[in-house]
Amino acid sequence: MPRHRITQADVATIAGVSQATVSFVLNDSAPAGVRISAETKQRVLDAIRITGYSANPAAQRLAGGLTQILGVFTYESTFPRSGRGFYGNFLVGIEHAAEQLGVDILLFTSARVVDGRRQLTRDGWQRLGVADGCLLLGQQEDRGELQHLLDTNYPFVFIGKRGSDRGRLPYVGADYVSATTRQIERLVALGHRRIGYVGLRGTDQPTLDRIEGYRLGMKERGLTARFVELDDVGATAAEIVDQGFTAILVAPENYPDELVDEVERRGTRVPSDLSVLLLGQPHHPRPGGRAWSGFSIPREEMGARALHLLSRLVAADTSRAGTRRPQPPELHQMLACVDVEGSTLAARDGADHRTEDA
Amino acid sequence: MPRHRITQADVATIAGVSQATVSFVLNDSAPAGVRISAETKQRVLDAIRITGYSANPAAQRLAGGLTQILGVFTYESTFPRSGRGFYGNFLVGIEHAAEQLGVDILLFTSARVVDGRRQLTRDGWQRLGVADGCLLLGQQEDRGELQHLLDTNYPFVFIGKRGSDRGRLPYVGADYVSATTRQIERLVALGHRRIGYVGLRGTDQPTLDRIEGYRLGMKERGLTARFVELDDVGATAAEIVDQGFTAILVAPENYPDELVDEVERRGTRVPSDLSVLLLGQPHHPRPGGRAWSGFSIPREEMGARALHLLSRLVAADTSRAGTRRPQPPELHQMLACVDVEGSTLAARDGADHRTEDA
DNA sequence: TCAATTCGATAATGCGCATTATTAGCCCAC
DNA sequence: GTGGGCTAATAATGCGCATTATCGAATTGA
Repeated sequence: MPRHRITQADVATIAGVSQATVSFVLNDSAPAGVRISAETKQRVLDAIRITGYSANPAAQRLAGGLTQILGVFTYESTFPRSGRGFYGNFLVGIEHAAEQLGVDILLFTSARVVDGRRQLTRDGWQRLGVADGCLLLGQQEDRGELQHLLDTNYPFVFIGKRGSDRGRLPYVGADYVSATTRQIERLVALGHRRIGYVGLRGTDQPTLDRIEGYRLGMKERGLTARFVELDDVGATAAEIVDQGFTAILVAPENYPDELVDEVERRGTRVPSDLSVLLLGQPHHPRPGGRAWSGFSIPREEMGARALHLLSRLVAADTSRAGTRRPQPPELHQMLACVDVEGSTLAARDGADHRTEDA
Repeated sequence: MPRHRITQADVATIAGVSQATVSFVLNDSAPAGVRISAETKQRVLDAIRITGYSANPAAQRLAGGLTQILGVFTYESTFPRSGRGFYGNFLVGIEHAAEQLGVDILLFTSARVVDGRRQLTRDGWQRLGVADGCLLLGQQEDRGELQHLLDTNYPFVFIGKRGSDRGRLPYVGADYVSATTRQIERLVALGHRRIGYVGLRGTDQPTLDRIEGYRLGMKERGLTARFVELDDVGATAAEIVDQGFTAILVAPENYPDELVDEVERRGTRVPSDLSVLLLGQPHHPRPGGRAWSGFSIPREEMGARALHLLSRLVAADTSRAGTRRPQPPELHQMLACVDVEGSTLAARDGADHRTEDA
């Protein structure tokens, strides 16, 4: 019952000073005209040590300070889809950055999931407040919610490029376009000409960018872009074999393991007959599965950079009018993807494939 | 400058009522003797909708409520060691449980890392307060810190069995002992007799339990326990081959991939000549690496169960003396590990191995 | 010697909310 | 017509901290 957390007032009593004095000592601040003697300061510090006092963050926050907590909100619930693989790597980077910055990370897991996506509204809003700012990840953002964020001037940063609302939404993204183009360079350098793109067309930014990168890369080399877009893995595999590709680019969400299994069942060996480049890390890596060639998204770095950006936004946001505002941070950051060696890329064997038409 | 979050007072003004009334409507509570008419209630709700009001959690917490935030503190920094693999799976379970419970998760990433482990003291304490309770994971707990936790009656739960301080420390652990014993049953059933244990002896609970399980299992079958404990992978492999084991149990932190590579380089095939059972998931899984047989720790479930337990502790902790206390939760929970099929286990081929002496 | 200044601190206030105590009006019974 | 009970709300308080305004005593300066 008498569980009463020790407060500054308690410390003050023990040290024989006022609560305000304790606060001053703790914050090591001397608001114009306030002086604390070394001796008094020591007494307060002793009292703090003896009592094991620790500040109540809620009170700190309420009294106008920052919580040193940064939030992470994921639109898609982590579970139905890709287990942890997807957000996990971002989180690693985020945690790392958090450690550097000396802040805590609040995962907004409480927002109810509706139609497979978390709602930032209602309950969601209530919770955001504890954090000084928030990282947003996931594709399914909602216009209304975004508008509200902007209206309230709440600091936030997206992980993943945002096409809409140019310039207003801060984000840290991965450069899918040039990474995809680069894969074509790799293939061409190994003698490939007939290069297909396998994947469903979505309206999500990564997909759009991959396709743009593919188009661009093929065009630059004077090659013809060919898309394979089917639901069924078997049918897709058949189509790939039919088309006589010597190499394909595959989006990672398209079950590349199953796909290649099917292709190989049809007598086409990977990579000797067909090189397969994965446009990102596999979503559902199999235990003991393939080592994919292609590129990987620098998720950890993205997470880290995003948190740093957010931190700067928070700082900029709270800097008083009087103080010299720090240089406004760069709102949009694009990170390069890194090529992955893997074992699904080989030189074109040259002989028995359909000649390229371009 | 005038960024002024909307407060209950604002809402009250708009609705033409008092702040208290807004609070009552929001909490849907009618503290003995307080009545709100349906009409008034509606006006308040309208005002809330119009303004987009959301409560300030810091204020809520300060005013005596719970934040619905549960903390997660990891002693070892995630990075130097095993990347994310280690804590990640726990986190998945924790998140899942958090979703069910409708709480947010606070990762205490701010505590400075000293000698490779996070300090819960000083800064650490300051931060704990926002959360209603806290999950602790990692081996390197500090006695003093624990004592403080107990003293302050702050709700917490360990992930991982705790041997010390019997009975006082709530935890959710994995049953390494019987899982290890069970592996021996598996091996014996396949004709193995000469079964070695490979791994450094540590004083951490998992290691102690694995060794106990091994001893127990071998004893039950009347077999002789043999330990291989070397730093060098090559030397360890040589020793394994020398000893003529037909099967070994390997702790996952002992680089099983490298070990088996070395063993096979010496002409011993896995699993035909030597079965290898991993006592837990690999710490550093190789891309395209082996599918290990053995058992796996139900990390996700552990995380989930731990959070549920914590949640109950928090509830028990804050239930008023007047209200009927709920049944006190079971402070110690041991979860069974699940056997993994994998591809490193085979029946003993029977012929050319040293006969077992037992 | 007396005002002016500096030193060393305290009292008071407010952050936004939950909660307790209090009030104001009204209807009914005696 | 007056006290009791009911309805429908408001006023007031405190949570623990940061911050601002204020104050008393000691030390100067002339």
